[in-house]
Amino acid sequence: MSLRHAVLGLLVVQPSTGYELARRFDASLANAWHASHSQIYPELAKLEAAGMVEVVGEGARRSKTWGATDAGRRELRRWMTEAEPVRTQRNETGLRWFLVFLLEPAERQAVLEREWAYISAEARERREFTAQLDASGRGGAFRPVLDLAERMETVMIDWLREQADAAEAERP
Amino acid sequence: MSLRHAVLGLLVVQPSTGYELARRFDASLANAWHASHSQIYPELAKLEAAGMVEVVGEGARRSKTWGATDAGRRELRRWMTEAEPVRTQRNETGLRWFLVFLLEPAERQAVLEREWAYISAEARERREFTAQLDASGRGGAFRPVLDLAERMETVMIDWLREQADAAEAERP
DNA sequence: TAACGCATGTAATACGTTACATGATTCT
DNA sequence: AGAATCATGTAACGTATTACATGCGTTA
Repeated sequence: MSLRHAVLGLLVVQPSTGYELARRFDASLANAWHASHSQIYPELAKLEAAGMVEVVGEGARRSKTWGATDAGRRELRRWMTEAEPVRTQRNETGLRWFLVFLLEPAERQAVLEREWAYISAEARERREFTAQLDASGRGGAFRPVLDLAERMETVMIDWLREQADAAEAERP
Repeated sequence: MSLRHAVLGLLVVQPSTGYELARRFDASLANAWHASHSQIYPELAKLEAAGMVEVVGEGARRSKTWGATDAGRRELRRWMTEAEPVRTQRNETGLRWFLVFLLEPAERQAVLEREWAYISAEARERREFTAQLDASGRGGAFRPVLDLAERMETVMIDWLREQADAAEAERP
């Protein structure tokens, strides 16, 4: 049940409305977790009932800003330090990359080029995001995670380029 | 609906029983997709009804070996070349690594050391698997994917080591 | 004033996990 | 003979997606 801990974690980093959480899932947490608003609002209600989040402000359009309570922080800490990590993943991109070697060279090349373009664009966005964060002085704690993302992207981009070139060379 | 394509893909690589598929999901596909037998058997039944897989052999303990039909291969190819990739991921490990920077240095170090040990062990197993495959001459098409896994593991292991050391240095 | 983006919620359906259930074959 | 592993299936429950529904505030 990681949705709970993802929400709790995002709220510890920064109090947000449910709507903002939905966007933050796709921004900072895009390659770790995803949740849409129809899942977030009920989860916030459950977390409130469990005393782990609370409304810390109300704004325009009857919006509520949520923050984590001490109980919520304790639960998040317990989960990170004591709970057995669940290692099962679901990553359609990884599945495609595994299976792309079943395709003929021409089609394989096309798919690999598309993936290369996608990851390159993602890396570009991430670099902009990092630059913004650094400029605003709020880089802080999450700088290491962005650095990891950069290194992984570099590996993926290089690999996709190599495999696309190899597929091209194989074409009859 | 990627379970369908994961099953189809595994069966194109190698015809298998439902039981074998469950193990192959956790072996070759562990960091891309997971499915347990209670999901696999019904999916095989649906794929058979759709004419995409067929029984290609029966063995001991009333086991059935399934293989992909031409229609199944076509559907897999269509999915890879034409279907819009779904990029949403769910990766609890990634979520933990993102949130670990909320912890105090001592606890953070402990979590990072545990993760380092886990990924190192995973890398060791993958290397053994690769060596076996190479020795049996069946390395072939999937060698590139194993190479990508190796590079990613290297990046993760180095990063975890650096962050664990940094956390240790921060301890009061 | 119309369109767009912010903001919150629920309902129906699909997907995934855990638990239950059974039986065959191999190994000790 | 008993335990372990192979092998297949279903049922109940929990999680996630898609579709439906509504209203506020800003901007063109």
